[in-house]
Amino acid sequence: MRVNEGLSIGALAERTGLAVSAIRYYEAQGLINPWRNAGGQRRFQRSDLRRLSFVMIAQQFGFTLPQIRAELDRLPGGRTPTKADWAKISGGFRETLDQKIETLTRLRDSLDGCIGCGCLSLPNCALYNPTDRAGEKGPGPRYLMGDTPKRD
Amino acid sequence: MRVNEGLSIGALAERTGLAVSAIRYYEAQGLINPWRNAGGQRRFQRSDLRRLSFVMIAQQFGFTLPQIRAELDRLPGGRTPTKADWAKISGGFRETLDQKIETLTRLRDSLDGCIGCGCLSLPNCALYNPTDRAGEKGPGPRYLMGDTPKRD
DNA sequence: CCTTGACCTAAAGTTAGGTTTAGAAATTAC
DNA sequence: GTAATTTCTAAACCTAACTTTAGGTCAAGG
Repeated sequence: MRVNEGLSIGALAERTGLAVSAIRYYEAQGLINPWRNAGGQRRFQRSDLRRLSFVMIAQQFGFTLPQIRAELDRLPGGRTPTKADWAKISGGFRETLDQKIETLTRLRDSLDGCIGCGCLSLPNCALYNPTDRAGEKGPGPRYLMGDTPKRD
Repeated sequence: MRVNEGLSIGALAERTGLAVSAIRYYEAQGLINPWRNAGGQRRFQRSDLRRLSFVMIAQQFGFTLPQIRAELDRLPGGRTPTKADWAKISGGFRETLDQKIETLTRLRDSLDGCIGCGCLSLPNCALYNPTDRAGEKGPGPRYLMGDTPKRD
């Protein structure tokens, strides 16, 4: 294989640890855009290794593929992304991660205060309406841990 | 509806905010065990409200239904669970949550140090092999962010 | 040249966690 | 007593993120 012919899908799979089928799936989802060689086989740039690695990391952070695609679409189109380009788009992760951590921490502390102590009494419990799930399904808040606000 | 006849599935749905179909699904998964009235309709204990609330909270923490079922199976069989019973099984959550928070925090800090600074150089990056995903898919570690440990 | 392995496409299958649908029976409301 | 709800079961459908399968093509080694 000569220089500048690009990487085959198998080489990319071996380097990233992804399955070949996963890489094809990511192409179908618009996460990578390989070109084709004379025989119709996919050929990838070396920077696609980094692109796929970014996908893998972002998935561990709980991002969906469309969300990841949106981030990747912010990379420059005409040239190979630089370190600064990557640093820029990973900055958006930082905020999302901070939020996830904060939410989990709040829930954990609520658990300590509410279930952990055995009080189990809503609505003055912090687990009441803990996330944005409330309102998703019809009117009215969703009461947790088995008590309604008005005594019955 | 007289006392001690139990709650209908609709009443349970209204109280918890869950869909009726979801409650039936949870029964199929063994998370709750209602009895049937003369006409074959499900009837629930009041403590099932708390049981379902526990399910909802646990899901927000990222537990799967089988995992939640395993926790619920630790509740006493013959009697209505007490506050102490709930406090006991929620204690298991505490550890898992602590771990999740720690993992996320570590990943966030790694992101700062590795991508955030633009170094992008593995294998001395903390995002290298960041979770237990490594080893899942065949031999060898999975290298992230596009570099292999040996220079090529 | 021939074989083997890598690659191709399209479509179907998989898992989790449910929802929707259809037709029938039970319950409640008036 | 009748109408309107609610509930019942079984089976099909849904999304996300892939994998598997089937049937064929391309590329590399001897």
